[in-house]
Amino acid sequence: MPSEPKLKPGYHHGDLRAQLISAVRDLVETHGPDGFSVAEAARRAGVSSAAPYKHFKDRPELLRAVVGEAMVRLQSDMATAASRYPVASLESVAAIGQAYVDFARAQPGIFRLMFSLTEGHEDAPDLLDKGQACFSVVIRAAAACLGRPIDAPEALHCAYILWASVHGHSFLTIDRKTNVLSATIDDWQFLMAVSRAVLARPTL
Amino acid sequence: MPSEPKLKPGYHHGDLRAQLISAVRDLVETHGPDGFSVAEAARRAGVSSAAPYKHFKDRPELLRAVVGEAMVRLQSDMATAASRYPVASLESVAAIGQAYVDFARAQPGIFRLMFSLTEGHEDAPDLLDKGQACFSVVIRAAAACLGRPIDAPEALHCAYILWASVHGHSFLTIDRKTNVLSATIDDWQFLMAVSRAVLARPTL
DNA sequence: CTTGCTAAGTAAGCGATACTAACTTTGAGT
DNA sequence: ACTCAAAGTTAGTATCGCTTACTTAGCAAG
Repeated sequence: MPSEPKLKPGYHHGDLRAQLISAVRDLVETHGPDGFSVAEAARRAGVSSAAPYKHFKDRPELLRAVVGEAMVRLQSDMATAASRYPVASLESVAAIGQAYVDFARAQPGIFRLMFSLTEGHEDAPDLLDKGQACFSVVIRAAAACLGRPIDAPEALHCAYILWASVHGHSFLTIDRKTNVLSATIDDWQFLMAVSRAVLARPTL
Repeated sequence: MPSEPKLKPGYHHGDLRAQLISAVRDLVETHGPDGFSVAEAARRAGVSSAAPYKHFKDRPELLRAVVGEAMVRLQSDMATAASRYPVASLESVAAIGQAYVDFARAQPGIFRLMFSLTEGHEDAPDLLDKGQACFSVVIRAAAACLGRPIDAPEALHCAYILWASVHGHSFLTIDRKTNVLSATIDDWQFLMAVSRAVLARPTL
């Protein structure tokens, strides 16, 4: 356990908000996206079941905080993955996709949460921003590959197709739908195939 | 309301199981995938809150029944969509995808449920079968396009890429992630592009 | 140092939920 | 006509989300 602050074990331990988020993260991963409760998170943080409501208006707001934090991590993962390959290379695009799939596989609970939140919490503006930030990583890489400016509609369109494909693959993977197939799907092969199909000039 | 049986309004109305499933379907669509309760479903069916447990072991089992029924509908939708185009045509493949997207858009709640059930209810064998049945519609169409037998690994692989792309697009659509993009994505254009990329022999 | 204010905790309680247990009604088969 | 099981019922438990009212702790001003 890397540096759990836990400064003050007294009445105010000053760290509750962060500890709640971390507790929820654990619970979501171990008991599924709906397998957590505010009460259980509070229990794990060692506080009463009413304490969380001093930091979060309600259950959804706590969830949103967890998701927001996860989106930042995802964006960071994707960006660093891309940076390991030359700009404008198909590999850099595939690497972004690989980071996406890896994230989903490593943290399927939170990954699911990120995309089941949309209904109800219609537009939490900070979440929209963080989502945009993630997508813009893809747009940048795609535009570079195409040799177009990042605001070219063509780049946007290609980036969307890439995103949809990788997103679908990620979900099917964590849903174990790939087990249905006798043949396993190799991530990198899939990602390079899609990147090529979408971004490469026709064979040449 | 098309032919609600409601044969017997007495103690045993003999239709409860079906009515519960239908009630849950409504609730899931109107209040989101988690916005339903066994109690509310029972209330809508006009029975006590304990009655459902005579037909379903627990909440998850009720959910599984709803999802199973939905999967049958989805498979049927896809098959009839494909049948409207010549066998081995790209259009028939795109039409299957269109049916998939339409289903997701028309019933996003149940669509989400279908793919959030996997964790916990690990392997409900009938659900696996129904899922397989859906996927085999895609495999058949893809194999026909490729001119290969339906058990060719190549057909399976192509079908998977198609599925992943369409699945991803469907989810991003109902998540309103497409609103983030200024440019709207046209389903059919997307579907034909993907089908061509995956199935068409290089250019000609 | 004391005084007070506020952020952050507690305990207690409400209404709703998932589910169980024990009882009752109904209808179908012999 | 009798039996018995299927399919309802009521009543009850434990948990959860959330609110209310109270308490504690730390900080800032006089």
